[in-house]
Amino acid sequence: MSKLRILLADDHSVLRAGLKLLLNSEADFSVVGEAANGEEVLRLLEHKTADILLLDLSMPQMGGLECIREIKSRGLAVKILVLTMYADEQYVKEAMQAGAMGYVEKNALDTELFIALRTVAQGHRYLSAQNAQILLNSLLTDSPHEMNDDPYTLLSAREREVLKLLVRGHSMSQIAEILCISVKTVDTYKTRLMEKLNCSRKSELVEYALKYSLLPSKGQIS
Amino acid sequence: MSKLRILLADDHSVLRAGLKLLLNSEADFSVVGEAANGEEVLRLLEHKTADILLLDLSMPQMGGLECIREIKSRGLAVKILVLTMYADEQYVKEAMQAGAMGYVEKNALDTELFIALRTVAQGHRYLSAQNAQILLNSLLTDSPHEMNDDPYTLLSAREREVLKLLVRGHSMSQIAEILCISVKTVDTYKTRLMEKLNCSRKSELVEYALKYSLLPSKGQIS
DNA sequence: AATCATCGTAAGAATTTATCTTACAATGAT
DNA sequence: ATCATTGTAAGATAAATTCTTACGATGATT
Repeated sequence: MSKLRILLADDHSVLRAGLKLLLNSEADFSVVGEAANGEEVLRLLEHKTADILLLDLSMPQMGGLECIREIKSRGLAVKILVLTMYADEQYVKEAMQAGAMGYVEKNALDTELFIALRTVAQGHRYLSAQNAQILLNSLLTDSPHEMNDDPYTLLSAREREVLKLLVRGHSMSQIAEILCISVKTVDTYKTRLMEKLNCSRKSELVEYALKYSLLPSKGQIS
Repeated sequence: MSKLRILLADDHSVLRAGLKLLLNSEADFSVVGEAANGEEVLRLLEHKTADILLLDLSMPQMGGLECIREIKSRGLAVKILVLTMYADEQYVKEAMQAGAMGYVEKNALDTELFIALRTVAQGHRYLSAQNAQILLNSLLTDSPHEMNDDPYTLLSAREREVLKLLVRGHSMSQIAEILCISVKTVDTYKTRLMEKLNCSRKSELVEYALKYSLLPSKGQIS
């Protein structure tokens, strides 16, 4: 039986180096290439064939999701196992819908990664129990006609504006001033926001905003 | 010459596993322990001695910076080398000021990591050229007297707690419930917070919290 | 030892804010 | 042509915040 040819894609060189050793130390794995972003993956796949692509989602240049879609649209046969930090519902769902065969978190045990690799290599999907749950939930919850629950499809522009200001700690009266509208109007938006996002407390709004990166991270206090 | 005893701290189990192999495959390194968060690090350091702690900054439970500060306040001798994703000015600065001996990014080459480890082990600081530049810049830009305006030297523990809850969108009454104290007490903390941080509006508090990463980013809604 | 600043705690009164409800015209979709 | 969504808003009520003042316990400074 020949070894599983694995292609590593992650922008952290240190992780790649370690992972390569880790995988190569298993009898049935062989790392045949490394890439630091999606573009490199595609370039490598033009010359090399690999059985599995072990792919991080967050990479510069070309991210993991985009890479998956490109691989699929080129009809390449390589099987894709996502290895990432985020156990986020949205990510799991998007990755699997884009054509990944499995999803493993970086804080999983190495034995779980091995199992996932072997499972995917055999052509089966692999999801940890938790992720399977998440995905199932997501698929069942969403209305059949592609009802994405992210803020950019669910919320109107004005609502998003208000949400951003709200989670940044502005009071409704401040928001009214900033947007030059009545406090009452702001109140309406907030009420709609709460309804749409199924929140009852403001902290849930903040949590939501955090989840969807509506708050700036360092260096971009816009 | 005995080997360098290294303690790994990162919440990604897969990275730890790989890194362990990578480091152990070098003749002069020996990984003597692993931790998934700051608390585990401290627990391990009670029993084990290590020469170097290779530490990620973003971890759940107790983050890297907090962990560094705790190690220093306990007077532990272990040398700390930060290994992280972010080449952020603020992080580099805070980590080094808190007592780290070096700072390496995860997308550095493994050879750079080795060099950093050996340098730090010998008691010298290690910064990549780029990070050295960043730190220098930061130190020169900041006015000397407002060096200590970060929340961990300026605010009391209780005040920080309240600040965190506040910026996460909790109302004062909710905070009172969470902390099991009177709303009036929370009010006092908030007033002191405002005074100390020179704020008059809550949004300024949020801005401040954002600047000092008091809000969790994805994956660590602690 | 005496003093002073900080910290964790808290209450009353006054005021500001938020909430709930209801409304309506303009779009856009079906 | 109708219905859902969006941007706008007010009145009345309920809730939360702010301002002020306070007090004992530490820890540091003299």
